[in-house]
Amino acid sequence: MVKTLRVPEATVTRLSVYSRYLERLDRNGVITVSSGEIAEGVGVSPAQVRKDLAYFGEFGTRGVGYNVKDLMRYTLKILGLDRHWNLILVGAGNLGYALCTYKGFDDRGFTIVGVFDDDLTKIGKKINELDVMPLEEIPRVIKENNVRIGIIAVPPGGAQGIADIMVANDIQAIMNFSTIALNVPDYVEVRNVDLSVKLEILTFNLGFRAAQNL
Amino acid sequence: MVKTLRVPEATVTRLSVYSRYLERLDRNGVITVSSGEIAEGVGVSPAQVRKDLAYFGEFGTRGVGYNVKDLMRYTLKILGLDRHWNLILVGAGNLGYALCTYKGFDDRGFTIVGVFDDDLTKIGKKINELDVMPLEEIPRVIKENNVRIGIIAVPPGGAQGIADIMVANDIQAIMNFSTIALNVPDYVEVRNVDLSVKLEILTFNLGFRAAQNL
DNA sequence: TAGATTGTTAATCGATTAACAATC
DNA sequence: TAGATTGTTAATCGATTAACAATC
Repeated sequence: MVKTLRVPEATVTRLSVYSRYLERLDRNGVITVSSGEIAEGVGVSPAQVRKDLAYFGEFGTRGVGYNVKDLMRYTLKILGLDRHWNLILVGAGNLGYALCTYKGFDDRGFTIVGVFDDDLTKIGKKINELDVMPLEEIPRVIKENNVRIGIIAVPPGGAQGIADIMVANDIQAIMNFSTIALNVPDYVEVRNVDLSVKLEILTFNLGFRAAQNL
Repeated sequence: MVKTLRVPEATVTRLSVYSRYLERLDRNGVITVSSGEIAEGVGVSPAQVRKDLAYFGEFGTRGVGYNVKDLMRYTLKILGLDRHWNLILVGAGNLGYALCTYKGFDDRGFTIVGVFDDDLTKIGKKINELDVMPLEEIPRVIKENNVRIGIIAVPPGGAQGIADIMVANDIQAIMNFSTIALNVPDYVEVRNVDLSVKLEILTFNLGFRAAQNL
């Protein structure tokens, strides 16, 4: 029986950050790194780093630290980034365009293989080497490219309908940039990226600080 | 003495989501809503909704629920959204362009009043009605528009330098789209928006599920 | 060996959930 | 009044931090 340890989502998030930091160290030719140095570099505590890694195994050497290249590979593997992922994107507005051309996705092995929109004025336009396609093409593109992850970057009103299409075509994970909560079956993973929310945490904090200065 | 209750960041995040849901209810003419209905609408538990609101006061009526318009206004006020916020944005790439034209900011009272880039080929270009300006203009624009929040949407290499300029010009909060950890004084609030991280939570989960199906 | 740093356990801290008295 | 729903307390759950034995 596999020991079924639940990994906190915060740990996964930090793992992603660690892995990117390790890539940077590796590019700079660094061979060995300690939990303290990683912690310093990404802004968490050393104990946190060790605890996070401990969910997945023992990757370091006591008294020495971690081999940068090895730990980089391990963390990438844990995140599922030892392979390529094809994505589809629905919504060819400015945000969709930015996502299509976002270098950060490429760097991590994500490739957007289809862009879709229901706006006739957008269909046929080119983004990178991709033609914006009508929604009817979604099933074909998903099948042909073995796509499991979809990105929704449409206005709130259209988001649920797009989610429904994705679910009907076996998409298993959705990154949702729209500001409404999607209704999908339990087996479909959804993560919302609400660009305003983070700004509003900032304004909340600025307001609270102002209140304290009264 | 003010009771100094620490509000969890998760609560602030949900408050932002509640407020947007309440705006939607209000637009639809809904007068009263219960914690259970809000919970249903945004995907949390009713107790969570009540607990979150309890940090800030008593907004409901027992046996009845909450007045939609009132609660909407309260939540917006708590978030600091009962006023207008001017922002500057550094980085006029595709992501910067998308952020400049992002309707979601506008809807919540955020206005980008200056866009900056150090790339000479971008300076002078127009985004909406804004000219992309050189970095030297940052101090002037911040002062003239009473800007307290900056957005960084530049490649990793340039991000720290931009943060330094922002800090030197009294920016108090930074929304960071670059993938490196910024070094800023404690009094400056930073929130990172890493677009890849959320995708990697998805691939992590897909991988784990696959492992369990073995 | 002495010094350094991991991996892990126990203690602490904080957030969520459940339950229910208050009250409309 | 009876039914509904809040506000709040207590119980639970989970994540972070501290400490240290193991060990290179």
